[in-house]
Amino acid sequence: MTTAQRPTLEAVARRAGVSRATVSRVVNGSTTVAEPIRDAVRRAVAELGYVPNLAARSLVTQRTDSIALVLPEAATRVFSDDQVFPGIIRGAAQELEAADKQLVLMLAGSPAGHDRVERYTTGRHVDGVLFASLHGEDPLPGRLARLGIPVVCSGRPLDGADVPYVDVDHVGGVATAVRHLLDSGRRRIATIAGPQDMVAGIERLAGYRNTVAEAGLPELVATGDFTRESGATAMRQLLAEHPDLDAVFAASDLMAHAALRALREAGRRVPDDVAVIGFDDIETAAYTEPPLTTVRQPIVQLGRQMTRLLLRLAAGEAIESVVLPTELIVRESA
Amino acid sequence: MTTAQRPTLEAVARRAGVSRATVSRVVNGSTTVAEPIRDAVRRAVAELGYVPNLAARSLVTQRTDSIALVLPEAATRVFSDDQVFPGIIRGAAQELEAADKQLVLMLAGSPAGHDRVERYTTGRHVDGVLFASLHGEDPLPGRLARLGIPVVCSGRPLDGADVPYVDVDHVGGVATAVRHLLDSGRRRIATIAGPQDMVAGIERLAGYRNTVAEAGLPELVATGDFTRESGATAMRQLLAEHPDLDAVFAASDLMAHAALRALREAGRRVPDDVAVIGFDDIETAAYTEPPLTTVRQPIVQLGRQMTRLLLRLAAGEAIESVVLPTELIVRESA
DNA sequence: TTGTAAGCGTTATCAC
DNA sequence: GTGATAACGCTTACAA
Repeated sequence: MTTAQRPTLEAVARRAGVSRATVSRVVNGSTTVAEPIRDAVRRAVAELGYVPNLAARSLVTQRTDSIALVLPEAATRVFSDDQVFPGIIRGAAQELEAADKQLVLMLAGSPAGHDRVERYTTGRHVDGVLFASLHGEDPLPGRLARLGIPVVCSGRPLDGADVPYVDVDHVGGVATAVRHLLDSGRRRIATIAGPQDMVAGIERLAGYRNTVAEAGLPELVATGDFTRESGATAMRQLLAEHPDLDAVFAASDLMAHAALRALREAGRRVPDDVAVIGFDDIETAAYTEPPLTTVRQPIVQLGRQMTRLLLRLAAGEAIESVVLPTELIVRESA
Repeated sequence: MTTAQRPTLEAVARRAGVSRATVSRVVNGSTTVAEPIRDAVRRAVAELGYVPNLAARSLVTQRTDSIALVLPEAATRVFSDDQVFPGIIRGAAQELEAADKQLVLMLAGSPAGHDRVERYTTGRHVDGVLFASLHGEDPLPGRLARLGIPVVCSGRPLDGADVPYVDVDHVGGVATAVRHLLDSGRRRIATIAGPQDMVAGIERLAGYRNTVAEAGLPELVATGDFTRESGATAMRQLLAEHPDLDAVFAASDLMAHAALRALREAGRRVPDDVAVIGFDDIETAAYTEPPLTTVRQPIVQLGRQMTRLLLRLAAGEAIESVVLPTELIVRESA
């Protein structure tokens, strides 16, 4: 295993018969280099297989050309099959590829992980930080922002910090879903809410409350944590407390999926006896029994948009938070 | 937005009244520093909020303390809900957290992305590279390995390159599944194979072939690409060509899921008329109708094991490829 | 045990 | 247009 000495700027310069400075200019695309010299340098670069040392570059430019994506990794939930995090990762990766920057992934589940994220990001080892759906009132985004580190969150920060964010229109999406239920004559509409320490959970519940209140109907609420398991429990609870319910809006497709099964086990037919609507539009939604009507959120777009904002922020531009639209996908469950 | 000058070693040294070298020693945990001095330095570090500049450190140590995870991102497949890539990411992240190293994620879908990965990794911007399930005979892992860059693949490289890998026991897992079908009296056992340009696809088909041949039964094969869509198509094709089939082994849970629906649409009952077994044990498998019997592969473990090997390789140790066991999870579909 | 000093490979500011 | 040269912040012989 030969530790092939990597060629440096110096080596390229010697080979091309020019100075280091000139090679640097060519490599960085400066236009002030004479045609023939530029060609000579390019040839030398190719012949030697020169690749710039990013550490050296970072040291002087104070840029790292990489950004961090911080995921909460709430134990099992993250990377279950709800596709939210993979979607964000994918969107971010696409956008960064275009900008030729790197994606550093950090899971901040444990307190130790959280510290690690703080050290790493405050240490300016990245040009900016993306936070994916936080739990509770995490002070980190606000803290980083105050230190002048570019930060963008997915969803409005719960601690009220003035940090730019990208989110989807939870309230509007849920309102559309509940109205769809109302339009089809449902009058005992329940909800399986998401965790109330996350924006997505809070806002989807708010959307439900607004809409049933407007219609003069009662609130029938049970709370889960977006997982199937919690959805099953919540559905059974709702059935026990409100046996006459005729519709359920679940704040995630996973919970809706479990609700579908719980309803079947309880002898209710979907949608005849009870209509069900979910939120997310994960791939599985089209394959449940019956196929799930759901509110689609543009999750890859979310990742892309967050990244685009972050890059602009890092470039010194002023940016504004963005809310992306949702869309009701009608299948057979409602 | 004040560009808060970050404190350097120099600043800490001045504050603690020692030399830069001593601070460096303390920061890097050298034991040859006198107790009181160490304390003084630690205090200065804390007071100033000093965080080492990794670029500067890399420049001199020639290490980056980060490793790349390369994902193929075959269009839609990656980050669909098969949880394979998220699982690998998660395992890698866990293991790297323990080692206090960073995870750089690279999607290498397009040819441009592929080039980008090559430039970046050959440029020694990472201490090692993890490749997740390659398509076809990608020459990159072998090329990097020959350059002396630590590389570990998930699955044996198809181009025969001598690169260490971690894989799961596809053949054994499938054999167990098919024998389970045989034991329950099935005799017309079909398979929906995975893509034949991926190890997972190839080996799972081989496992099926071996086992039905041993039993003296005919091969009934249709091929998909691990997605639900392809699974549905394959299932319909199998039903058309072999209407008397009484069991199906699908090389992925997604394809098995689609097969379940296709069978129902064709009026076959599962498992009464046709038994179905999948591969993966994704979360959805427990929620299909009926719940899916499947071969579980330890996907997070795969990510962890790959990472552990890579770190040892980067540390100069000799390592051996590893094959992880699979397990048949019996539910109701077979 | 601690300090001095020489790089690590770039970019950027000057002169020329 | 091109070339010296001084940083950038750190680690690590080597000296003391």
